[in-house]
Amino acid sequence: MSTTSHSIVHHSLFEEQDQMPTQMGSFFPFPTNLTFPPLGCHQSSLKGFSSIASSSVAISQEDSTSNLTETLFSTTAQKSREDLTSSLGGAQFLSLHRSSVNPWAPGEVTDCFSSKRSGFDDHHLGISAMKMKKIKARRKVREPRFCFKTMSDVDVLDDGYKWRKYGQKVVKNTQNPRSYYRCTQDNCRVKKRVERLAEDPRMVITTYEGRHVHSPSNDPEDSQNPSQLGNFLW
DNA sequence: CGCGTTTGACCGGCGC
DNA sequence: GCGCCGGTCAAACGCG
Repeated sequence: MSTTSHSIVHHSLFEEQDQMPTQMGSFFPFPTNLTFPPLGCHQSSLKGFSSIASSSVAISQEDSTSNLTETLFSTTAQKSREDLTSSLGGAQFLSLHRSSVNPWAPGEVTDCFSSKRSGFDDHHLGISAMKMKKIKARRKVREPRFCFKTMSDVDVLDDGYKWRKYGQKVVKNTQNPRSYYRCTQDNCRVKKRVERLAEDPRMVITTYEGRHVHSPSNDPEDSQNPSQLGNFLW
């Protein structure tokens, strides 16, 4: 793993408002030693993050309700969020409450990190609103997603799972290709996308989709003790 | 030989 | 209906 530094801004999406930061520790074990992500990744597996100072994270979960609503929370607005923010080393934190099927449409997670904007928080409010029209129109149910941005020399971070590349695509208005990976484990349908920011090739955006139904391949102890999975997986 | 990557073709959703 | 675009498939290829 490289020793490059990482920079982080958090973007998290929760189904329920009361799941937000005050309860985050219970299912979003951040980040003294950066024990994330909640999706798919083993708590101790993201070896590349040992030196992380910050990162970008976006989470989405499917919602059973049909109405589309969105609530944006500013980290500075509420004490508990301030506490969380400080624990994240000053990283910005944005939570969204949405009631919609398939809140994240293809590409929108990565759109979160477009550096066309100078900052993340207030710009996100406008962009989120603008995107809602598109989101409304998308009905296809998708797996929960988890997205984060890191500054790294390597494209594929070692998250403890074994991935097989099944496609690569150059997406419009970007210079760098997007790579598509699938978990090699049988019956595990977790996928991830990896791409570099066009505006800053040092930044790698990794998007996980789905939940692992097994423990990391390089951690034999966990595979012998499936009861521990609940602590690490969604 | 088995496994992973590459890459062009194909498919389906979406906007016009 | 048509074209664009992102995502996936699968055959060919490379490597250990």
